[in-house]
Amino acid sequence: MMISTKGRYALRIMVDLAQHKEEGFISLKIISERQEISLKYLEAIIGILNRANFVKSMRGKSGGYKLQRESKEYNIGSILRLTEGGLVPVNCSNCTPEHSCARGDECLSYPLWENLDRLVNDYLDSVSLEDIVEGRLVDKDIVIKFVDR
Amino acid sequence: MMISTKGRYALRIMVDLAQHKEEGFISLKIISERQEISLKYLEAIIGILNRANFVKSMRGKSGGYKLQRESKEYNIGSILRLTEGGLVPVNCSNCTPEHSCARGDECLSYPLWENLDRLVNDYLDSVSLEDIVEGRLVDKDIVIKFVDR
DNA sequence: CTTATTCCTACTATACCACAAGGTTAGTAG
DNA sequence: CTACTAACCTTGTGGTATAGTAGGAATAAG
Repeated sequence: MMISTKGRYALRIMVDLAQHKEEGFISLKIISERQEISLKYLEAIIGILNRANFVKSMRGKSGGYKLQRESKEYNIGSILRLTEGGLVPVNCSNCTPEHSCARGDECLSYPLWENLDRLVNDYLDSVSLEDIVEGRLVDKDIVIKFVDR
Repeated sequence: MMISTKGRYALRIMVDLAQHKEEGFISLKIISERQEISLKYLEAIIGILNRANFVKSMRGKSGGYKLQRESKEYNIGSILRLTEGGLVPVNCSNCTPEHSCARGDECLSYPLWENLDRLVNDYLDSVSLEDIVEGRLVDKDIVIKFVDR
């Protein structure tokens, strides 16, 4: 279980774009040099971001990319779900909250995966691109609380 | 980013063993039939559990496996870390809390990965095998709280 | 001694990751 | 108008991980 470079690079692209949002369209070449990531790989990744309208593109000379919205309008969860294709899925297709599968044991652990999934997504959705750029994560501790239903 | 079958099957083995702990040593054949998982794959997975002394084994006829400790003594995090080989590592080797890497942008997102890692591990460590078997997860809601340092 | 089981090594097929290569299209500076 | 630049598209590739399979050797019970 880990987060691949795809998602991390996507985040770094977005952070870079957010940091230099005053400079208009920024070419991948610049980002690639600044972030020390292969240009060709970046092309593939920003393609995903672009098709989802997370970034705006401009072709031709002095073209490049810029953020479509304000950096506080992006939450990290959506960026990661887009590029990684979902977070922490346990991929137990025959096992849903409604239709529980034949094996009682598998379904015993189902709530665990569901909780984990919610936890990760909730956290990642609570952090905005702006939070990252402003470095707001460092001065807060994060605790889990359990509440009776 | 996802949890592979290895970790999930390992958990299902442990749950199965916990549910039938009164029955002495339980053979993989039985578990394989009950859980509908290939015997051969199960052998590989329980080998990991066995070498880490999570389970006790008995060879020969009427041999099998049983839990080494009480089910409340196991937390899910340790089972998953063992079989999955670590949870949510971002694998940025050049980027640690002490030695921060050359790229300021990468390190901007580092606190995010660190928080995520802590969050996942804290949650998984807070759940015991007994909690799963007893179905204690369903009647609790889980919330994230942010506390100023 | 037979049978049932763990235990060990090796093999395989598929998929995904992390790129690289090469060319095409579109927009802009001069 | 032309040259250049940069996005965009398709395809390929080496490596690693996943999810198993196969076959056999060691061991203990009956």
